[in-house]
Amino acid sequence: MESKLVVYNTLTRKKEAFKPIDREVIGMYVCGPTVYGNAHLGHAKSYVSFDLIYRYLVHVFPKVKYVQNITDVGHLTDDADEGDDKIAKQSRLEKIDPMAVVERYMYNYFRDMDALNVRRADIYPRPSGHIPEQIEIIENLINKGFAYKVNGSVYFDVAKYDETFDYGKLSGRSVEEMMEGAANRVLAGQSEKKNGFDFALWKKADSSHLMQWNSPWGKGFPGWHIECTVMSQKYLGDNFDIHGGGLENQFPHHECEIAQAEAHTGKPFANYWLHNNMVTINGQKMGKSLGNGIFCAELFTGDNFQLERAYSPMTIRFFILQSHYRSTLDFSNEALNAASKGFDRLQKGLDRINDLKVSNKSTVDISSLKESLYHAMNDDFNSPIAISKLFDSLKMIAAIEGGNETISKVDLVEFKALFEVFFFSILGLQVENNEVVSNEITDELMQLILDYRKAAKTEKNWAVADQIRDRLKELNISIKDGKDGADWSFEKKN
RNA sequence: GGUCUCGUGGCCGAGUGGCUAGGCAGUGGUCUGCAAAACCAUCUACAACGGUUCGAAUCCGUUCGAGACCUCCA
Repeated sequence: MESKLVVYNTLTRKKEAFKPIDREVIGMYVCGPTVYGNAHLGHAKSYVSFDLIYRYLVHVFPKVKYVQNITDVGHLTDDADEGDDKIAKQSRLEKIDPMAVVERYMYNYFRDMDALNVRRADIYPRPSGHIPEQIEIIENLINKGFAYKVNGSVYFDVAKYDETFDYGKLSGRSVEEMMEGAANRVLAGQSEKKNGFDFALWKKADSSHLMQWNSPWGKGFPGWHIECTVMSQKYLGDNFDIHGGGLENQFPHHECEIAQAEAHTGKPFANYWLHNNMVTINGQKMGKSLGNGIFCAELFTGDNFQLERAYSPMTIRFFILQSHYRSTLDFSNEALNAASKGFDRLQKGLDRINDLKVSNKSTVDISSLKESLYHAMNDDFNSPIAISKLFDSLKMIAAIEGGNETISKVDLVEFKALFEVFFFSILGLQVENNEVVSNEITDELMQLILDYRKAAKTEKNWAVADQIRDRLKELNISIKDGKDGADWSFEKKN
């Protein structure tokens, strides 16, 4: 299929035709988590969004090389002072090694993302494993005059960079504006820097600092922007296709990445910058200080004061995909319940397609359905529209079931394939049947019970028939009477 | 204070200069012994005020409101 993919590029603030550098291999780098805590709803939105993007690119292009960092070092709790990084802080809290913190939360992250059916990236590089590479680039930046050393730390000289490059092009800022802005703000602890907006490439560490490495400037640790520059370029080349991340990282993190990379190589960095939007909870920002954060694991178990019940991973995923990745997503129990029911109905479409009867000719139009689905995804990965088209196709299924429309064998094959490709491969949804264990014995037992109930019904003994149904319901088994007898299934809990 | 984004019906959430988004909930039906499921039909919109236009919820301006970033955060 010819790609007419259009993506919203933060760099230009408009939708652009996506033109890969190399049609055979697309390079994509997405800022990953700093693993010092459990994965939360924000992570879910972010990485499900980029998973959708990744899956669609994989669907359209021959090969996609997907790199996502797992940050295990270097992010200070406060860039301005001499404080710990977040991982070191957590390691003191938990009284375990910093790298044990990293291991614990990295696996927590993978566990939750796996549950959400987020496909793994090809490479998950970690900054602690790329210290020599980071030092190398910092040295080059010093040699080129874009960085300066102060007391064992190294800072990036933003004003110098801005003379030949354009600092602020991604976030729509200018150095002049930031000068003015800085005048209105009292910034503490930045006496080492030439300017307040300069940022650390390497920070000197004192002996109490848990994570530190040798460098040409003494013992220290890398700054919190350099890792992404180094690791993206190492695995994808100096200039690559897509760089993604959360909107909140647009400035300063991504801006600094660009500055470092382009100062280092003199070449453009990523061609397309994609940013996903944030989660709000009942209209409010989700944040630690507000105390309204929800971890993924809590969503799956319902164990959080803001949750009325547990929501399955696929409900969460479907909920996220029902809004556009660049929109904020408002979380509430009501919205989650709506997503849960909607997803359930969509999921049932898979079976209903299999049961459709074919006719000699079609009165339905599969090719226009196909076109509308691809059109939606080609328009900056518009999953909500794609999902709405799948719901529309449910109406078509109902019409065929009811005999008001017909479908040919060829069209049915095409329709089934189309529905399944979008459901499973592109949207990355999975069937959740919650079937405890359906085996021969349960099947036989249920048949036995249903036979007795059928006998009761034949005698119009409704009391017994209803009692059987009610008692089974207490066991989470639901009975549905149809024209061809009764069906039973384990009830979906989520 | 600076930069930027957004305000859609009961809830969530797309889109757009003129044609039903979709989901959930509600209401009325079909089916059913009843129920559930399913299906059909249907009610609530485009923050406010100006302007441009044959026509704007969609473009422009103002006001009000919300949010993001400027400090760690997906």
